[in-house]
Amino acid sequence: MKPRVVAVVGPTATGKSDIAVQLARRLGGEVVNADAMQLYRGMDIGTAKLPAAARCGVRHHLIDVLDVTETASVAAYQRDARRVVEQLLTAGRVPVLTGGSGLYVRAVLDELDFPGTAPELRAELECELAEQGAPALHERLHRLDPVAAGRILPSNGRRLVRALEVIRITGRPFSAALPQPGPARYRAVILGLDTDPAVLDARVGTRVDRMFAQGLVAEVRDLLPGGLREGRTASQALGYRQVIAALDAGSDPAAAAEPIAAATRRFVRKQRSWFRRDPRIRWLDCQQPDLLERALVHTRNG
RNA sequence: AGGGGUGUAGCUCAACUGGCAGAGCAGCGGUCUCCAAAACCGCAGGUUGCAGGUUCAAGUCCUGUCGCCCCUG
Repeated sequence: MKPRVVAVVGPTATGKSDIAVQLARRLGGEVVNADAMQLYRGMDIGTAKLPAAARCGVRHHLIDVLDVTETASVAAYQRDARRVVEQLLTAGRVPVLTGGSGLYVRAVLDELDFPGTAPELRAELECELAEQGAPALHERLHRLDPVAAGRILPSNGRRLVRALEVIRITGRPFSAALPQPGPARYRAVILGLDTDPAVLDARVGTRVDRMFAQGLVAEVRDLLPGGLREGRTASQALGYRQVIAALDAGSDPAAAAEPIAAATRRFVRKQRSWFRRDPRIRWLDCQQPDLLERALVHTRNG
């Protein structure tokens, strides 16, 4: 039986994008991006988007859909991604959900409902955070919702703001916690790519060098007039953040390569710790020569 | 060779006139319901170059020694 949805997850630089294209070709599918930063138009080199030629004619969805000035939203992504997935399923195509943003993948495949947002209210709370500090917000949260306060550390301003925002707009406690991974939506088969950490670290290094060779600095310069620096999400992207900092400091942006590689290695570890606790993932070593065949076996048994 | 400086965690550096060797970064681990390539938390890490001496007590003072840096010949 044909799998409903195939997901490809795992740390960066494991070759998810390539294998996703191959899987889509073999299964008659299309790629649905699950990478928060590849949503942005113009951020190509630094986010390692697959160039058109490497996509082998496979259609890619949810890439290049945001302007760098727009703040990313998991809720909006969830809505869009599910719509695309369902359209593909209706058309008899296999959606290949691919990306390294763990929360985004779960937003599509798990039963997560994100309470709405109120920008003015949030801005107000952020002001209070800046003025009063996180512990003050934590005290307030503790009065309104002791359960949520117990789950959020007094130092985590960002999550405190969100909790207070949700309580205010829903009038209900924000005791939401990530659910234990249950059966995946769309009966998805989730494949995880990873390999020996030392090998991946080395790969990260060469990948960063390649980004500079391909013109990462020029890409950043081109995006600045369009508001990259002001983009709340986009300006924080690995590579972009460091190049912007170097340009602003008047130092040689090429010197940012090492900090970028270090930050990327750290990111790889964070991605591992996120994905490793999801028991649904079937892990594959991305260095194996018959990777595609192994992946296909899982999609058939799924 | 002489003069000056310096040596402390993997790296960069703290430690007032001697008084329990610390921090940032890197490392390892964890949390995660709308900025997630984000935000936050925990842990580990040391014979203070080496050998002596003074002292109740030495990273700190003294002697010697080794390495590195600067200046002068």
